[in-house]
Amino acid sequence: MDIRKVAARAKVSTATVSRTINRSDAVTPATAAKVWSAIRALDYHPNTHARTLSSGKSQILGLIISDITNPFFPDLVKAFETVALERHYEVIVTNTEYNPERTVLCVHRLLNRKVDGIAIMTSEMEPSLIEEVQRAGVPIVTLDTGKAGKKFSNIKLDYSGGIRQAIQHLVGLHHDRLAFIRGPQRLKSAQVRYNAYIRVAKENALTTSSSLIADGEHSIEGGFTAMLNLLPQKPTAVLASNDLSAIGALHALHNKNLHVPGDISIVGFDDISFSRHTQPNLTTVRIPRAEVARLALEALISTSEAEPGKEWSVSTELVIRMSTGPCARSRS
Amino acid sequence: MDIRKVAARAKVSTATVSRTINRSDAVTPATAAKVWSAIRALDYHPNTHARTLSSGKSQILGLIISDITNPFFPDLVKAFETVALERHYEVIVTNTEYNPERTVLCVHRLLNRKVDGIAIMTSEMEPSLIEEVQRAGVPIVTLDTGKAGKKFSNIKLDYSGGIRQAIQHLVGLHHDRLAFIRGPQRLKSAQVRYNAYIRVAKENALTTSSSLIADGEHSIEGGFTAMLNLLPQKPTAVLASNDLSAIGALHALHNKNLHVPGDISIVGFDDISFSRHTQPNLTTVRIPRAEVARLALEALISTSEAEPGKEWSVSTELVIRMSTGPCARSRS
DNA sequence: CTGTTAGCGCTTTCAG
DNA sequence: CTGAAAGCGCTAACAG
Repeated sequence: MDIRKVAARAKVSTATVSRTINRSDAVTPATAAKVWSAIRALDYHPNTHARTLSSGKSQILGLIISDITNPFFPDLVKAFETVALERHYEVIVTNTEYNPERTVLCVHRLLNRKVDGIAIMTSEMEPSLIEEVQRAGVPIVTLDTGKAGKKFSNIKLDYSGGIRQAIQHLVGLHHDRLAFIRGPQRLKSAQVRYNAYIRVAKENALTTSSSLIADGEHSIEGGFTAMLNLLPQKPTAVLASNDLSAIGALHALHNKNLHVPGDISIVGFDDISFSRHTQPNLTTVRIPRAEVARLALEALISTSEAEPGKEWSVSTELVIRMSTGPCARSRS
Repeated sequence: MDIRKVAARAKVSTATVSRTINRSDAVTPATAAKVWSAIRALDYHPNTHARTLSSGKSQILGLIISDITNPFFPDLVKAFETVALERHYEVIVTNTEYNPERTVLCVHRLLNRKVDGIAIMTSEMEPSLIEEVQRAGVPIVTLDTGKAGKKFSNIKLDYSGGIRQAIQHLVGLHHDRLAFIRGPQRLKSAQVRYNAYIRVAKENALTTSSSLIADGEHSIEGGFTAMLNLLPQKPTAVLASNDLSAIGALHALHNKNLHVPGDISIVGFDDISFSRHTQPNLTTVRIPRAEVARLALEALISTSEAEPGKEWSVSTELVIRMSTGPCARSRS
């Protein structure tokens, strides 16, 4: 079942069938109709590989993430796929597992597959890799990495803004001893958040003493331990670098019979779907992942030879739920 | 940069290059060495589409799941991809969103891409679709759907066994009023669990009065409401059709100031990663998703023209954590 | 063991 | 507006 059979049945050339399928306007409605009915009669489906081989475009997009089991990613992936599907693109998702070597491998595999674009949604990414993709002439979009350039778009997340929203919320509730649970500093996404915390805390004349900073490894267990370590410092509120560590902190406080937000307030970061189901529900800074996905896809398929990549900016949103309240100390 | 350039540089024919790449043993180590060095010198990467076109095999596997944002799936997907990567396969994941029409679309897209196999890890699946894939000659593996046949393997999950483990655990703790939170009965996976509960409860001479059965929609919110509805019936323990609804039940009890497992025991199903982090940690029936993924992949790539698909069986494992304890009533 | 050659199924000039 | 024909890059007989 190939294009020739269709051509034969419709009594036209294969070229005409091809044009019809690709909706070229250089085909008379009448002939197009003949072709379509032949296509339907034979239940013909074009061979995508032959198509790719001869046209050079695969209609496949690559999506590189760190780890699908990290609750940050499923929403992103789902949104990306949904939009891609609408645009008739297939998606190949690959996990780097935060491993640079594996990242290189992922990119090469995608390049071999002649993908029409690569979205790199992990910040652990060597600049040299980006260059390689650019050399291959494949559009690329990244999250917080480098400056947009030829066929290279970048989506900037406003972490500082998010941290600022969180801190101002807390300051508004009269908190004055604010602790921070960091993520792994080998990860850029964690560094950026930490730096933002330092900067904004200082802006607000809050102490950023190192005793108020603990490492939470961006995990529930890590957040749990970090909170325990922070407790002797008597913070009135804790800001966590991501929701998982905030959830760990919540557990630690629960175990110590401390009440949230009565005794201490907690703010997370990311707004993973679970954060609306913690006890109490977590106040957190939302990263609009569906929007990021949509922008990434848009950036990829709108990148043409002519215009260079763009720099997009996405802002966060503070979601106030039940884990924050007035400062206990100031009330007393 | 194509195979011809490599052939030219290595002073051999393109056929030899092809053979070398495909590790045919019909190539002298000496010539192979020449070829490899040419390949390296030119940084040559074979065009996968040309390869697919001429060989008929794409080295791509399709993985169909219901919804990547359902915490059941990420582990499964990750394991599948990891194993696929080892075997040099690419994976295209598609979400059906529990929608039969969309499922048909997913399958067609995969078929168009000439995938070398399709793993359908959602039970919402019309038998006619399976037949279609079989007609296309593409290996297929499903989860709890139909009987294995030509190029068609099936992985059976022992839900009854899992439910039995849970119920016997509870009976061993002297529970005698066991409630069940069902999943949406339009989903086969939920029906199967419900039926197993009915059967095994009867085996154990437990009442299965409809007042002890509530609908939890397989979600946290649903589990919450279901638990509230169940409360007047004074169950001593509750078995939920999945972990999400068990977590909802946990929240409801917390809200009502009831202690788990002091006042009531809760058992979930699936063992999603979050269930080890609830308060208290959830006792649940684990579905070994990584093993399922591994088997699925194995089934797909071992399916040859010669031997028919196989029927695999995977058993569950009861993970006893902190949400179950001796029956309060029998203690008093 | 290696080379020649005919496709795989489609797109895309180039003519007409 | 439509057709003929030349590839796209690789694999797999078939010879030798």
